[in-house]
Amino acid sequence: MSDTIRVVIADDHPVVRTGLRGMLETQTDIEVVGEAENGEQAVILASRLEPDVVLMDLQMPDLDGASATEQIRTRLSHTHVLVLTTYDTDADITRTIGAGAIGYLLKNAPRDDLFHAIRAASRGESVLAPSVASRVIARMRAPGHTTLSGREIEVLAEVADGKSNKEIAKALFISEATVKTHLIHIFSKLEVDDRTAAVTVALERGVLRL
Amino acid sequence: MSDTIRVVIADDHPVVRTGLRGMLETQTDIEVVGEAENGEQAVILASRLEPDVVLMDLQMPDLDGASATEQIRTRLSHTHVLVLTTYDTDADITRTIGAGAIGYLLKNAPRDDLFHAIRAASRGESVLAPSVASRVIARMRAPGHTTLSGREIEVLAEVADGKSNKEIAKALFISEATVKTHLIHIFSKLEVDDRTAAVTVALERGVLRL
DNA sequence: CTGTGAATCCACCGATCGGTTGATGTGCGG
DNA sequence: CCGCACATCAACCGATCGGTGGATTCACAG
Repeated sequence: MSDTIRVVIADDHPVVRTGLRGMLETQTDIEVVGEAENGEQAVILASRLEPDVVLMDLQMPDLDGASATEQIRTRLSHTHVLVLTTYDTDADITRTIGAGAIGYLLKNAPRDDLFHAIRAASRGESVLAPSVASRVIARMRAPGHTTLSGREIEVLAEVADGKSNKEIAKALFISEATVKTHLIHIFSKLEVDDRTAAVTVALERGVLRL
Repeated sequence: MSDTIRVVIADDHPVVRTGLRGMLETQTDIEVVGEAENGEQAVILASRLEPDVVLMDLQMPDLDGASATEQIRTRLSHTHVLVLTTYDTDADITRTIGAGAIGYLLKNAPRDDLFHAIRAASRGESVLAPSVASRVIARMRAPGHTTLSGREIEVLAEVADGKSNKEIAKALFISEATVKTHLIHIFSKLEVDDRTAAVTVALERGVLRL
């Protein structure tokens, strides 16, 4: 069964797909069996080809990498998803690990690291880039206090758009009082004391995206 | 003289370098003569090899793409720099064009666009990605109104830190009234009507940095 | 079953913010 | 020399925000 490791590449940049294919072709035990340029294609391809490993970018059109990872993991137990992206923000990491990714590598990783990671992923072993690993550990050390609830993130996103509490209330179909309650919780979790600082901190930590 | 177009690749991601090299090798009139993984190396390599075109990424360690572009342009009049990056923020575009880049492409560009751009760049012709071109035109159309004054940017940076007008006044050694005046100007220039939206818009446009 | 956390809501208050109007000085370019 | 943009300040007002102190529902885990 472990003849060659069958890999599907999912990345919206043609350059990156070509680069990965070129690198992986140098390895005799790794075979690229398909390429997807968005999350949707990745899910379809993975379902059809049932590869050992999917190399998944995160920022992609149509369906982002995290969602695609989730769908693949629920459909195919054999296929492992190895995230390969540019950024190591907290939000990206937690989302993708939560979605069932087995590893998280950065695109500036040396080629040998990439090969090792693919082989490990094919065996069901976890691989994290060093910077990612340290973030995960830091996350474990800190209690659950730094994580905003889903609703809180929604509220904060509206705040980032510059909306007033009243507008946010209207947009989210809740009362203005509730918006304020959420905001106070957000402030204390983010250790700030006004909405503007909350937005920048959330942006820094990758909780929000522009 | 126009035997083959000699190209140097400058990108910190091994994957991208491999991908570009793989793509360019399929073209008989283009030859990759060197690879740099940061801005410093790019400048040194370009000086030594005097290529026709440098494919330049922007976010790189040690020396960023814009600065490297500037140094190359001041040293070598023959070598044209073609920026190839992921983002099309206003700040990046203006910086690199100002630094002397002849073109600005995005990494998700189709391969043929890339080939055309390299050939055009080697002839000294400008090439802009469609999204970039429209931004440049929009920039031209709008008078000087989109540019914040130095003082206004300072104020906005304090706002982004979550400071109150009073704190900003103290930090910048001006009165609170002045802070408010600056803010009103900022709001109208950025076409928003509160401080939080001003921060996110400024971040989007690259006026501010995290 | 009970407790905890998330999400929802209400009322109140003081502080701050956003916007207006109007004014002064300075430096640069036509 | 005159105008314009920039930077500075003042006083004012209504709207909004931040914070407090509650309260209810619901789901989920212990």
